[in-house]
Amino acid sequence: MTLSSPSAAAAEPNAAVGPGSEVVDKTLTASRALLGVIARSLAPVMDAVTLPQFRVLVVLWNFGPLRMGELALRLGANQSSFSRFADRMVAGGLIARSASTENRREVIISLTKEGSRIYAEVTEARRQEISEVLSRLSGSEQETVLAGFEAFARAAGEPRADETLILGM
Amino acid sequence: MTLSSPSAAAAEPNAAVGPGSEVVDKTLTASRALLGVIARSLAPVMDAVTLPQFRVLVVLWNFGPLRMGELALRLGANQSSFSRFADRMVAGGLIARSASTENRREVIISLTKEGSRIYAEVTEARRQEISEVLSRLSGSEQETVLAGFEAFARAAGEPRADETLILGM
DNA sequence: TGTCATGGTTGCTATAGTACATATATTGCA
DNA sequence: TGCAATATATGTACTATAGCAACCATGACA
Repeated sequence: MTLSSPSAAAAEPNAAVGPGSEVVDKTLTASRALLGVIARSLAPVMDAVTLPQFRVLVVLWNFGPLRMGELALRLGANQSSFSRFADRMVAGGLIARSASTENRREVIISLTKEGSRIYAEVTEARRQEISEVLSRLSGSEQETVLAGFEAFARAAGEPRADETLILGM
Repeated sequence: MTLSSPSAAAAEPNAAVGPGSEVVDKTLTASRALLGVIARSLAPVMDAVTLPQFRVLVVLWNFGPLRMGELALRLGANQSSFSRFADRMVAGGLIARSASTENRREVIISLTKEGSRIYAEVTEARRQEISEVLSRLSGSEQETVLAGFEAFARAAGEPRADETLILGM
């Protein structure tokens, strides 16, 4: 059974997609492959940073320095839990506490050089690995991948931050 | 810059793919989307099972009942650590210990009904969610996704079990 | 039968993460 | 000034994961 005999697709786009269909299977397979890519990109830094800690690096990279409470909120963590969590990351040289200039009770958390380096290392490894995988494909196949991923990402939308948090990412 | 001007692609398929190219970007975006799907499928069971524990369910589902040592090996865990890890899962009703019929020192671990149910629940949710995402696309777009994911999965290959382990999956 | 190998458990220890309640410092405002 | 609100840190406690070493039970084999 093909997914879209042109006529059927035009009449009812969704009819052919069910939890057991071929596209779903292929998507699941590809998602395993991508999970592998993500995992491999993370592996080299896992001795310096835990998964939940890496997530902090991601958030700080994307939003810049944040107050403790703000950061805890974004990570869905209890403030008091996060304080000690931060202790460990400071001890590990990944983040730094600094006093806010405008309000002396606030504590600003920012990435250290080392924290940034680790984030960049993972991102770079991920890009490297993906480009290596893609280089095994011909130019037209790469076009195919591009179009497919583009369509899927558009339909799926960006995951909410608190969702990927479940995976520690 | 397009990835494959037909002539260039024919001459040197890999030339256009670099860590900064558009396909790589789209792939990363799609991988985030898929991560979201995976995370959401896991969320409902996270009160009954931890991520490392879920991985045990996956292994047992795929390989069937295994000896303690064999299972520990596949999970990259220390045997003694795994023994207590198993204690918790037994207490949680997810797996069962049973004596081997042929060798009285061996202990066989198998999925309980509840363990199987949880695994199935996650898998089903994942398929459901993917099919829901895909249903937002037209039939021809679904074809595009199918082709793209198929090509990518083929180029990437299945991840090694010990790799996805990093993510607790 | 004695010895060694194999499979698993237990004692001990350590770390990460998490939460609740409480303490402390600071700020804003009446 | 004094009190309430805000921002963070600490006391305490619990769970999950993890490793090493020692230990017990069983099996294999000389």
